[in-house]
Amino acid sequence: MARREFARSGYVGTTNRRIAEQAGITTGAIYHYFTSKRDVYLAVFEETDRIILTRYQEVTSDALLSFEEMVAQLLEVSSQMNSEDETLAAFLASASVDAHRDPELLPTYLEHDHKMMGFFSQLIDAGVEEGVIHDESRADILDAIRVLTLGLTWYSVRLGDPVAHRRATAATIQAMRGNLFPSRPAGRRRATR
Amino acid sequence: MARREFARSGYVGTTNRRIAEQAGITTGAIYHYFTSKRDVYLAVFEETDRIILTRYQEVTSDALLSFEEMVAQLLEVSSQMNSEDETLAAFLASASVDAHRDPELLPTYLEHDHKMMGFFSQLIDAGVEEGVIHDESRADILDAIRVLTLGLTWYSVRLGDPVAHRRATAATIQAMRGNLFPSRPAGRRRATR
Amino acid sequence: MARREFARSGYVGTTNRRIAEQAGITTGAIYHYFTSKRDVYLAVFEETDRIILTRYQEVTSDALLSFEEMVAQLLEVSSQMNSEDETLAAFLASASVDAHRDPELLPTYLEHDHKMMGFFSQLIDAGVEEGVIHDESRADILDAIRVLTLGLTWYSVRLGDPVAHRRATAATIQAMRGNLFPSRPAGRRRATR
Amino acid sequence: MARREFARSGYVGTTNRRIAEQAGITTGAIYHYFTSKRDVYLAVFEETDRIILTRYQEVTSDALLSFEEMVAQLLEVSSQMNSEDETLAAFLASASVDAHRDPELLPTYLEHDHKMMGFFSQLIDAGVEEGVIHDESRADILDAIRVLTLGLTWYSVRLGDPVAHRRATAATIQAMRGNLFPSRPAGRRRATR
DNA sequence: TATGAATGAGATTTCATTCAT
DNA sequence: AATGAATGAAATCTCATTCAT
Repeated sequence: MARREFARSGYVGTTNRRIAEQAGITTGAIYHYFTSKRDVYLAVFEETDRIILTRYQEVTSDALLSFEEMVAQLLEVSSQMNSEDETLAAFLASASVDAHRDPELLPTYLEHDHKMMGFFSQLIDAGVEEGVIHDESRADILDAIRVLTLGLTWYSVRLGDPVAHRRATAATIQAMRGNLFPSRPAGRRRATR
Repeated sequence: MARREFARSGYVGTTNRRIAEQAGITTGAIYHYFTSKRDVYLAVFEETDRIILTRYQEVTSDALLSFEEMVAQLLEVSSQMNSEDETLAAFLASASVDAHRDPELLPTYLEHDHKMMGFFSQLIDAGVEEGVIHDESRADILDAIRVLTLGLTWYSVRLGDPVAHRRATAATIQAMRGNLFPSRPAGRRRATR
Repeated sequence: MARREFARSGYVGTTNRRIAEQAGITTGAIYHYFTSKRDVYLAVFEETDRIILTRYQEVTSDALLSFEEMVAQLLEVSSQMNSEDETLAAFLASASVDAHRDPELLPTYLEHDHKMMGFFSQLIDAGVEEGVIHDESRADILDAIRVLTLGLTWYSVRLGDPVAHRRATAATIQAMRGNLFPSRPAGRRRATR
Repeated sequence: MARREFARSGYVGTTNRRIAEQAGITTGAIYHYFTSKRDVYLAVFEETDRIILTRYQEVTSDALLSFEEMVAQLLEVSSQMNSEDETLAAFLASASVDAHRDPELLPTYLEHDHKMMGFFSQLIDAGVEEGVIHDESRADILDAIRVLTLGLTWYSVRLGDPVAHRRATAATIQAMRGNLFPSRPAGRRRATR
């Protein structure tokens, strides 16, 4: 599949020849289905985006889940998808770089990015409503979530090993819960455990 | 400087012509100083590596710093470098992708990666010695640190704004200290709904 | 119709896809009716040739017309055809170029050219018989007619406007009659300043 | 020279390979001097335009010439250039078609066309001032001149023979003077010869 | 008859690299 | 040391043509 090639070699580094070989056709035949290499790339992107967002939507659209459960479910789903098809996360990470190197790829990427932010916002909304998140720390939390998800994505791509990824995810959750690093009381914080 | 070009356009996307233009010479002259474009890239990489690691070393080699102070200092130094020269982090992030796309670039990148791990290990050693970190959670902490630093790097590169980066860094530290997300002893969850 | 496409974009520049689209079929279907794109082109050419020559024949085969009337009729018929279907002249002009660029198109074009010369010869014959044309100026007249018809064709194609074409035709007739440019016996020029 | 190739095979039909072969270099080297094939074409066009217009300017800028002499000189110069370098007229005729087939070539062609019109206008001005041309027939004369020059150009290109071209030019001049075709008095015209 | 997927040859273009000067 | 003209390999893309269905 073209996704694997794009993830491995990037947009510029993936040649039509490779794409065609993977598909068992000639380079000319590509243009029967797509108008350009860019078109192939964007089609792959949109398919990837769709696959991932569908799974995420199943989590966030479940009104019965608490904040805690939602976070757990999203991370769980991420890990699952990673195990099922390693190219999904690899491609998206790769694409986040390629999109910023080619102006014509950027809009599609930003659209995807925007949708992802939507999930995080819904997540935070749930937390605020539930009372476990202070309203004034929304922006900070959004920042932190972005940092954590970016970090997890890149780390897992580098590791290339679902088991290690799962372990790292667990460790990160522990860190987020203040169970890993020493924590000083930052004002009105009650001691947890 | 070539670093800016490589950071912006990647290894494949940066042409010798651009490198030469930025340096105020001709493409032919490049080959008086380097044996190939790859050689230029690796030279840029090694210089970047040296600049960053020198600054980090100044922090970790100060035996008087506590774990807490060391973490703070490292993050502070990262932010400072980011403000002084935005191309450093941008190039390294870019390089982490390009290195994995071209086998001949990988060894140099892995070497750099290894050195970075050394700093984190030293950091953890200090924490264990100080008693603020449990010895058995070393691996988890190393994972978490990698996730957090990767996340911060990519987030800052995307933001492209030192002020926003600093804010995100602060938010991440808060998260790490357990001050942001709700933390509950694992297992003893109240029933939701 | 394919004629419009060939006239507009030329032989090389017109793709089978466009031909098929214009005809409301697929590219593959073209090969049920023609053996090649060249075959399509030549069929268009021959149809165009037939349409035009039929109209011309109606003029020159009318034995009752005087030289003057024949010239007027031919020009009139040219203008009429131009108004009825602008693609006829446009295609022939276009073809006169394309035929000379592709050796396999040339014979068909030359054949058409030869037929056109036949009409001009008949015209001159009528003029000589009528006594309004000197027998020894036959060659010169043939040259002049060719120049004038070529000029009118190309000018009208460029103008793309039947009304302007008609005006230019009238002006050219005036010029041919010596009513436009100053004419003086050759040799006996007055000294100019 | 590239002009010969473009004249013979047209803009689309002339390949970089042919251009390079003619120049004794490889296709890649073309791009050391030009940014695209189109750029090569336009450079050829502009050079051709310059050569021809320089020669024409020498005629029309000579204030001592009468209308009659100017016309004779322009035709003479045209014939001379045609003998010296047959590719000049051949290319311009070819270009008049190619320019209308490719929107990006058109502006340069129209600019050239506009300059040529300038010469004709100057010519007519001289005739009006001299009293040999009626002021109210300016438009008709411009039309007729355009038709005649277009016709001569295309006829000479088809003939491909400077001697025949010269003969055709002479015949056309005779026709213009009313010496060839039978002319009926069109109103106030005095009998000439 | 007709479709449309597919081919394969060839076109334009890019670019790291070389080398005479 | 440095230039910049030139190469040659490879990439993207086009298109007339074929052929299984």
